Amino acid sequence: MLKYQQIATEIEKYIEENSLQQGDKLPVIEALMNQYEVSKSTITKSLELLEKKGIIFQVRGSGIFVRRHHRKGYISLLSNQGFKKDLEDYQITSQIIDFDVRKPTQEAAQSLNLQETDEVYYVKRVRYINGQTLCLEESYYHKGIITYLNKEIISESIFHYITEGLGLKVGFSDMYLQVGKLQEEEASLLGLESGDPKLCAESIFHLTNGQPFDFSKVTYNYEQSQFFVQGNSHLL
Amino acid sequence: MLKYQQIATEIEKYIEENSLQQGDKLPVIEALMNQYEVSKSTITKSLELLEKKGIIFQVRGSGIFVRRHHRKGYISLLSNQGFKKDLEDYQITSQIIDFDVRKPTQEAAQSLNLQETDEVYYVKRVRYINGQTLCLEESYYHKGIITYLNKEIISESIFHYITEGLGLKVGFSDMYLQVGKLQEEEASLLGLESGDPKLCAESIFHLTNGQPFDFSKVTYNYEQSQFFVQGNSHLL
DNA sequence: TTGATAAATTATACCGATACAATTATAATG
DNA sequence: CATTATAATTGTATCGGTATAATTTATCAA
Repeated sequence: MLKYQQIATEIEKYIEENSLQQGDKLPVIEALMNQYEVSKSTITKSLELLEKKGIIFQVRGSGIFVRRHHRKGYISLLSNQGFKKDLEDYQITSQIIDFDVRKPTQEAAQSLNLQETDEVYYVKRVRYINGQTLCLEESYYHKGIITYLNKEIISESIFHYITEGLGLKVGFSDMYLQVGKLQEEEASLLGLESGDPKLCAESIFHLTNGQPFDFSKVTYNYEQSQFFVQGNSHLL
Repeated sequence: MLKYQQIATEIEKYIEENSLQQGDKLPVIEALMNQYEVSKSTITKSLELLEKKGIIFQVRGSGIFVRRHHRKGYISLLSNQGFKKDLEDYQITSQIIDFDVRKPTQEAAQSLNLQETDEVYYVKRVRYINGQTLCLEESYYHKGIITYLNKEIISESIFHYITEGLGLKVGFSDMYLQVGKLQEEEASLLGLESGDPKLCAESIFHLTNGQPFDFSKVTYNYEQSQFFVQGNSHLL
């Protein structure tokens, strides 16, 4: 693990352990430099990382402060590693509806930079959180990249397999959201009524080298899912 | 404007003008250093910015590449300056339903770090996009920070007034999303049916110094609103 | 041709230093 | 006491450099 990541982790732990609250001040950069015995630039990078994660904010001329803790039980739309409902005291399980090798839909092919004649792993499953249906998930995996899948793997965490088992590195993702009404089939799989609200999320996941390897359409059970996202105006 | 921002803008323009596509390679850092006559660190910061904005991605040992252009017509959930449907050929108007000074709800008070006995500007309006109802918006503005508002201002862009008129600097925001069914009143204001799907977004906007100044609840017309968000796994 | 090995390319981590800008604390002033 | 001017604090921008890790290209051996 890199120095700046390590330090970021330790600062985060420090905030946690001393249960610092919104607006509480952290030691100044100079102090952190001495404490961790690294240069200013390294501390700065650590703080940048913590800022991106929404843990702290910095005010020039003033100091480094802890940001408001966000509400618990929300799914982050930013960290793209599958589900990460905060503090994993949630039990996520899944039931496989469908699993095979097939030709991608036009949409999937385009998202994965494939021809419609190429093949993909197709996985359709319902995911449960503490026994409640959480979502219906249809995924298309680039077979040239995700070279092997089986039922055991897709019953567990596919992302864990991709990173640990295959040694691939997940990079960035694009996600498109829209709200609509549940179709007959979706409703029955989710245990809801046809016409009930749904949140549909289409995601394209890429490796660090930019290759798209997973196109997924997730239909959420509106009763079980809440999301959060941290914005930042210095993007424009 | 700072050097690294300026350069980021120019690189973005370069991509646009030469209509570079997904995966196309940009000049290497060394070349960019020479072209813009700045140090490596400055180029690096420009590229970091473009990466955060989802314009490019970098691969160590390989180069700098342009990222897939995202779909048009989607509202970004990351840049927190009100609405920014891509490429503003959209006409956004609004109708004021309610506007006064009042005590905040408990939720609003807590979000704005106020007592329930403090006062806030309350604004309720329906916003339209090209004539169609886009959303219903209820906002609470910290009266100690947003010291003055009137009907003219809230008919236009409040954020523009806050930054230009009041000279305040918007920093970060927290946003919580959930899906549900429209109430009677919401539906009538949005021109939809009671029980139709809704996406409800609660946001807290802060100044760069960390002060929360705006708590807003936005109920979107599901027929008119699509969203996108760019994730990044090096957040963890 | 294939496959392994080495070299070159290229982004990233880290160091240290100077100048600058925003904020906050202090002192001076009326 | 309030207001203003000044100084100290503190994060940010920029420079420039060395070392490292991932990838690609070139080289060589089988």
